[in-house]
Amino acid sequence: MFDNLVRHIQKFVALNAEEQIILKSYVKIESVKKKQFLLEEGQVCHANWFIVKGCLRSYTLKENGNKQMVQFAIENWWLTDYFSFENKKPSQLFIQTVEDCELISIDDRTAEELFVRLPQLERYFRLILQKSFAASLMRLQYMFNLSPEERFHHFNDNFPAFIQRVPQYMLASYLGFTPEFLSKIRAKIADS
Amino acid sequence: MFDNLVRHIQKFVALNAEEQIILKSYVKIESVKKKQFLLEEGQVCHANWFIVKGCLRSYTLKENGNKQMVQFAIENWWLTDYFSFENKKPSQLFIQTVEDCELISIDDRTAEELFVRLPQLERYFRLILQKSFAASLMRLQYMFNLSPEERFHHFNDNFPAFIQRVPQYMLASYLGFTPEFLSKIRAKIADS
DNA sequence: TAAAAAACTTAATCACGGTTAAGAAAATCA
DNA sequence: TGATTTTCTTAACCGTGATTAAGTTTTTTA
Repeated sequence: MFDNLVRHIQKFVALNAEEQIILKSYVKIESVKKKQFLLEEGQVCHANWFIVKGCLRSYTLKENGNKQMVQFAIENWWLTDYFSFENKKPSQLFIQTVEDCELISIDDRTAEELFVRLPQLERYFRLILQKSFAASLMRLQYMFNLSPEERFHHFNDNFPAFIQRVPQYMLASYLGFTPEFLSKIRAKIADS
Repeated sequence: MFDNLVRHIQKFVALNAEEQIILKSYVKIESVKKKQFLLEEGQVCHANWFIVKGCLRSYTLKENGNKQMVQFAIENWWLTDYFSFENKKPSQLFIQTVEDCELISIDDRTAEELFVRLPQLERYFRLILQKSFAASLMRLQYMFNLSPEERFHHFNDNFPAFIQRVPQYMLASYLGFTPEFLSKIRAKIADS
């Protein structure tokens, strides 16, 4: 399990056997059942989770009580609330397992020490964050430049694996429209 | 000029006199007049720009020929196309000065060497990117959870400095609606 | 300082996608 | 396997904000 994380890190920076042992002493490995909460609104987020197996989502509660999907994360992705994590402020987010998960997490209260001991992790997370930021801006572009229907088709074409794994209503929210509208799109596809 | 960058970096990591000299040998300092392009669609983005003075914007061209604002950047912000930067792929973006600018840039073809010589910059950019990513997700939340009118008021309340500096039509695009609709909002405010 | 370009405003029309509500299908649990 | 919850579908109605087009104001340039 831990090896998955090591392999992922090694795609970006070197990490020898000794360093792997150091890393291991700083992380927490856990199995979490489907629909469990890792973080709830109002709590300060102290962890950054790496997904070895499974699927996480983060969402906010809107004024009308609906859930607005913020992010999905699957194998080999990190998920946290960086805003809460960084400022030690209560989070606006819920982070929840969508499937049974195998997770590895780093606690921000020991992360600094870990970064001092394994400075190459600064680089690793810099590169991870660079990708995350680019992806987030790309998603904003889709929001701006594509219609809801086009966004669905785009997502469908580019991330078919997701379509199988997450309920349609979560996907609709993630793409910025209602489940009812998604049904409309799907009915249109079935017609043709 | 260069000192502004040093001061900004020192908010996050240490940088002694000797290291400052190393850094200086890797950056390019330039003055750029208003409305000049730093990057145009189709070019590979090789620089990351730090704004000492002035304002930059990045935008994409939509199918209908309209410009979709992606980001604004003012003093002490970095701007680049990380996607193009990282993958050495042609950019979808235009990056343009909105005002006369004083800029400092790092070229990605020498950046690796710089990071080796000043590893604390890995940390600096990690922290910058963490903030950028958090801000980008926050902006997505505003897109999802607020109406166009609410987005305008929110922006108005939280970033009044921007309102003075950028043309309304750029702001409208940044917030995801038309200049015509922004006029409608402003007329409504004037009424009350 | 006049001419041209850029930026902003107004108003009529209209389409996309939200809301509401009820029901059907699928998955989960006892 | 039946009961319950979760997820998805259908359809009628409606409102927000886009589109279009013309005109006005402000800024820039020669």
